[in-house]
Amino acid sequence: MVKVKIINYLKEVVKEPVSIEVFVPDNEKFGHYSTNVALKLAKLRKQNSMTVAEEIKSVLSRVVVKDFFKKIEIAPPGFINFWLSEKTLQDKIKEILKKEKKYGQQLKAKSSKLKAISIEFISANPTGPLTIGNGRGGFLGDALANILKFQGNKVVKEYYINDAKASTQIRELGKTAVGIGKSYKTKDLELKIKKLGPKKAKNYSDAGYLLAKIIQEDNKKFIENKLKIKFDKWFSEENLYKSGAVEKLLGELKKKNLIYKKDDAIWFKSKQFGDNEDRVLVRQPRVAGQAGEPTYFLPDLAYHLNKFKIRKFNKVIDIWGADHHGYSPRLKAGLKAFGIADEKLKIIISQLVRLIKKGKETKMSKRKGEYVSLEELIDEVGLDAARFFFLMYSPNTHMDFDLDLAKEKSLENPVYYVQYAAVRCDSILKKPKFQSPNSKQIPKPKFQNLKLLNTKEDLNLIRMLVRFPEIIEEAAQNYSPQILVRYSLDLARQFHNFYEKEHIIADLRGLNADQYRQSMDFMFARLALIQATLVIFKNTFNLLGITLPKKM
RNA sequence: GUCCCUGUAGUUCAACGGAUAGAACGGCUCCCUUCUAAGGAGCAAAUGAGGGUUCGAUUCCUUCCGGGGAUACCA
Repeated sequence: MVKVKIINYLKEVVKEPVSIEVFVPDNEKFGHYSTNVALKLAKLRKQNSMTVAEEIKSVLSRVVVKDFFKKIEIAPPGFINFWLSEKTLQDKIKEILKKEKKYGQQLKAKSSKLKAISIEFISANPTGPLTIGNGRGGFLGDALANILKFQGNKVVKEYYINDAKASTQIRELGKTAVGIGKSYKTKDLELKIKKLGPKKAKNYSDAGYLLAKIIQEDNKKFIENKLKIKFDKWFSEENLYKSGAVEKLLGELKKKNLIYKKDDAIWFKSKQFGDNEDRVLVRQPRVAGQAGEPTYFLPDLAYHLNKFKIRKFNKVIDIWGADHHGYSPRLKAGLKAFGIADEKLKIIISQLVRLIKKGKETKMSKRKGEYVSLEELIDEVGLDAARFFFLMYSPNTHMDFDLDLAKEKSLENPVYYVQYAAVRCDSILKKPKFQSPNSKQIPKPKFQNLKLLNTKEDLNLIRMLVRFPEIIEEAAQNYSPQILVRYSLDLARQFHNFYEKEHIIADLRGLNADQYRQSMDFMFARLALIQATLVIFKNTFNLLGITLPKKM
């Protein structure tokens, strides 16, 4: 990685304990890469920052491999700016084409145990179809899992099915199933109830459980076939009861003296572990004399303990909708009671999506059945567009999804812009002219010609390609797939720009032998560049989970 | 009340504390004898308000004014 290389060079020069940051400046006149380390050092040493920068620069030139940089400049108030040499850039094409799918991948040392990460997302209630909010979290989780895997982590994607018979929502669903529920029934739900048939369930909870199973099966099919998201693990809440994990947890908490009884309910002393108040684990019995039912919290804590203690994940990521954020101190308190550090659980909150229809907000209401389901959305705008659109924005964004716009302007969607760039690469490479007479294959690039790639457009495009591994790392570290999406747009722009100005196919007619050879060499060099660009597009698309169309 | 997000061009969104705040859509000009114009070049257009920290603040702290969400023995 170019950036890492620069950082390492700086580390040889700067011995003080300052964090060395290298970044790509917005403006090209400040270099291909830049560092502010002199500014930080100046503060530490209480010296003039320009003097420090000057000093670092002069020592650096002794450390750096010859021809790695084209030039190094210092700029007020003390930035050090780097320009990569043409050779450094050209050589990268070779690396990209050699590594192909593996370019940008972090290969962890085999000996070191792989970091196992659990990432849980969607986990929609099995009481109805998936919402648009589920989609946002779903795409986010899926892309993030891909990125973390690419970074050399072992990743398990999982889905928690909230199907506990003991839960209120399942009992309510059961009431609906037998026709006494007061909740609104969509046509879809009516059909499912019919499918359930006249099977005599013992009670509402059982009826609800059976109906939830049917709904869940449909949701699963939808997720796998339409969202194209493959989970590694489907984890049932009800199983935590059946296996005795819930009961066992209650026993352990009792042993630790962390629960008490109040108002006939059982409470967890979560306040001891940083929560605002203590929380109920087992409700007051609905019928006097009977046992109370656990709240969602108890099995969920058992579930997370299962991830940490039984399956021994080093890191657990949960993706939740914003409406659940208040729940996190409670869960973290519960984990802390078992000695699990805060930073082991990363909760990503994705903000709610506002649906705009005809300029007005459409409230998503399950009860009234007024909401637009994720399925409808995908049917209207397509999977690639939907994925790209959701992934484009930071999870913190309270995004507005304009349905009319998404529908009408689907061709204006940025995903097409990016896909079009990749398709252009692909179609150039498939031009018959490039195929050697007796082969359908794209000719192997000739690396010795790469030095011919020296126009401004060539080099700008290569510079963008070279950033790919850096972008992946940044996206992984910040759990932010949107960084990769933004990059894909930048890359596409750079490519379209290149395409407009530079020709790849040479006109070979009427050339003498020398000219012919020159043109061919040049063409092969450009061909290699296009191949490398396509490699980066493909890698990006794979991580984001969008397709590369054959043609557009 | 308390807690979590959030306030940036007309609109939807970017910007590890960095240099001249970026895109896209919309608006206005140009560019198809050239590998797909689903493209390219250009113009106009923005940090809610006030303090503070810093060489440097959209970013951090603070007050105020907006918007969304949470404050359940729902999940």
